[in-house]
Amino acid sequence: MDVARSKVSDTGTPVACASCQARHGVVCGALWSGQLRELGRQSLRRTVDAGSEIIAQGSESSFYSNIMRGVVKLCKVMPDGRQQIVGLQFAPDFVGRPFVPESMLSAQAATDAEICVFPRDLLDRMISETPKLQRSLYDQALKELDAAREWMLTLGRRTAEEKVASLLHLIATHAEPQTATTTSFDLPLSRAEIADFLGLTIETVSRKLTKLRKSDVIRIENFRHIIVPDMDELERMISA
Amino acid sequence: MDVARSKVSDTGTPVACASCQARHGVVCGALWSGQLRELGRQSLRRTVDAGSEIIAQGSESSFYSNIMRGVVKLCKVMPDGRQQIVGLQFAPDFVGRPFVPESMLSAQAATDAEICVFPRDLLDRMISETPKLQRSLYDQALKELDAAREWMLTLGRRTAEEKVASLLHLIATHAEPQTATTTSFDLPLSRAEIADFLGLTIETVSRKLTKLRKSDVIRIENFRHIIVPDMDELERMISA
DNA sequence: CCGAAACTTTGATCTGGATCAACTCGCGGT
DNA sequence: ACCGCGAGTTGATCCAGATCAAAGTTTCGG
Repeated sequence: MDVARSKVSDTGTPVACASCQARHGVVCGALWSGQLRELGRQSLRRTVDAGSEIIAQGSESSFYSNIMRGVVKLCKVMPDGRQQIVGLQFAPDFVGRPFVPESMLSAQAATDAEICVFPRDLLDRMISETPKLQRSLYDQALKELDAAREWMLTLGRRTAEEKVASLLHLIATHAEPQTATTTSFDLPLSRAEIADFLGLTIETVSRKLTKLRKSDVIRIENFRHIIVPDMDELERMISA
Repeated sequence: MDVARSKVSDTGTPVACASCQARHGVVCGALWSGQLRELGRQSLRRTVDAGSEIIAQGSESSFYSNIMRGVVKLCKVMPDGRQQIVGLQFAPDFVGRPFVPESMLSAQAATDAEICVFPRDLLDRMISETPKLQRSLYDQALKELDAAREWMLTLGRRTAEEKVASLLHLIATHAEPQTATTTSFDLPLSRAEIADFLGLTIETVSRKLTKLRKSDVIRIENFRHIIVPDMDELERMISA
């Protein structure tokens, strides 16, 4: 599904992005009401199914978005088909690469998601005119950079088992803890996607997940649901 | 060598950072003259030897810098000693993590370098007050993020040979081409550092470099100097 | 100029994770 | 209820890159 095209093909009135501010979306939260009204007029709330593409790698996208609900994966694909997920984004993150028209990576919904879509030229202009917005996006970029570098350590120097534990830790971090130590969550990624995030194969991911289950670090229900009885235990697996 | 301490121990007058602007340093290039004079008063030009640490991982650094000459490596170390270089920075890049006092990575001079050092509190204030400066740093952060994600693909999905070719390509990109296709440069990294950048061992780096030499993709003089007769050839090794 | 330490290369062997190959499970459609 | 299919697991084998070991090469202090 091409979100950019969908705006054109939609015949109804564009839906104002009124709830962005309430949800503290990275973009809307930084705007004053006049700008917000203008952005609302130009923007469109969309529900995207898991697996559908929001931005295609190598394409010129004229839209940015805010994630309102769900998980978006950022992915790079090589000509021969090898691929690497280079980031996961959660609500209320901003999705897009300001100031560069052609996207060097694809953004796809990992789960069903709701996003707020708006024109890139409008936002690029707003960034330059609104230091508060620029700061908000700068802050997100710095956080993404921290995360990317942490993940480079994982990709380059951790073992397969540590990689899988790192992924579980990353996702657990974005789910609220049930108790002080216990956390449970649904994996937003399939085994194949986990493999592409960790630089492993499906089989290795499956084996290491089984190993973590058998050593009681996690419980797995229905493939997708993970229960971590003791987050400290999981964290111990990651470093030394 | 601790740059932060060096300012305190220096007894002479701080050297104004007048040449930053001329060199289009990321920070100084975005300031108006009054701010530049203030920054010059508070800043210090320093020569750092290859291998010396500019910022230590886990420490609270009260300084940022601009690279004026040389190469700086950003490195993450695990408690058990495994380490990963997560970025290389060249003049006139800015070095530091705005808005977070404790550094989650170390910055070390990879080659002898000249840097312009200035207090973090002053610069954090200037960023908030100067949209042009914020924009300049935001642009650099976005570029670093692009580079980090490209490198994640390299770490996760490329073979050892492709990794070594990717490194040569990255460094060649920062040296001016001698002719349309030929490029030559000095490696700013030892074999051990290359290994830590690529998530490999020293031995594998050495073997793959030898292989590239024997297949005439590169020539190597004195371990450190690389000649790439045909950059297109090198690029072909990276993708498919 | 000499010698030691650090860095690099090369060779032999080992192993973690990839690859190839069944098999199982759960789910949606008829 | 049955079938068919995609997703996940498990087992057997293979291999790219790690590890262990031993030479070169370069640099630099004395």
